[in-house]
Amino acid sequence: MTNKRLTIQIDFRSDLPIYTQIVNQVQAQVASGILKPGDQLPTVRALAEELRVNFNTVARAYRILDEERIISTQQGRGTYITEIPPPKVSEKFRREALEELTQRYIGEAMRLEFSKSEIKQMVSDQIKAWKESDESANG
Amino acid sequence: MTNKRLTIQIDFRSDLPIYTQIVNQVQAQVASGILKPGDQLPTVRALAEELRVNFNTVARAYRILDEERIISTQQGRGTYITEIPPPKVSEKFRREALEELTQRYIGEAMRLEFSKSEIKQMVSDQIKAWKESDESANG
DNA sequence: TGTATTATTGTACTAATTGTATCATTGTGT
DNA sequence: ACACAATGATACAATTAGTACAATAATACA
Repeated sequence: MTNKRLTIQIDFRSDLPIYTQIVNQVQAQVASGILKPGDQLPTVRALAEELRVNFNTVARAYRILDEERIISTQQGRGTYITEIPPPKVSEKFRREALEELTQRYIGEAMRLEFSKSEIKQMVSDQIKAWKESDESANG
Repeated sequence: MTNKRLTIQIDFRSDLPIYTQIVNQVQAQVASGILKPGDQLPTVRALAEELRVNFNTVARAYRILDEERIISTQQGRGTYITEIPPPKVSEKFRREALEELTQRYIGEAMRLEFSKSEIKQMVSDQIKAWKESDESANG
């Protein structure tokens, strides 16, 4: 369990800077329990290579997360999820993460000139058709 | 596909201001599909040098296109064509775009361990709360 | 066991690239 | 001369990349 694969998806066209996207997604995964206390995150260089960004960009994200006490970075050792997640990482925050994700989705759908009812219908349909068997990536 | 060469022809004797000519030609190339969503435009300085104009003139054109939601500019990163498809694209293509967008959204939400009902509820709530104030940005 | 060496990891500082904001200059029409 | 719009010049801010460094761990070797 030392090294679980951190799944981060970067949208290089997003309005959000890359380092913000990393922060948000780590926050969300900690909040939702995907990342648990003690889990080691990839090294700044490893994650940077995977995301094809400069390792300083990852380091910046890690520094922000460190300041928020969500992770603990130690020079020469690595980066870990803190043992006592701050109250910020809570159900409230978990909900905020989904809100942000949802707003981004709706915004993009709206720009595609879909109506509200069309969007809701599509979400409903796609959720119904969603295959949970894809969750085999869980460890 | 990072940098396709943007062909803009400026007529310095035209009645139209340079920035208007840039706006018009980008609009036309987006409408005709020459420029596609996600394409990165030249930097304000690069295009300015190519056209032998001041980069603020290009920046002005980009700002207008940004306000029209045709492009998205991000300080420190660059300028991209937004995900608005040209109106002439078929309904089928439009629907496929929404499907893909929706699946990606649901996938991310599921990865954060939100339940199907939570997701549907959130979409419903956020759509209800969605601000139409975007429409007031028309000028 | 102890110590030197090397590798790995995060940090700090700086540079480069990008768009933004503000004001000055130029040109045109009245 | 004046008013206004278009363009240019300059300084700024945000993001990302480059380079060198420091702390820790792992290894080699006496």
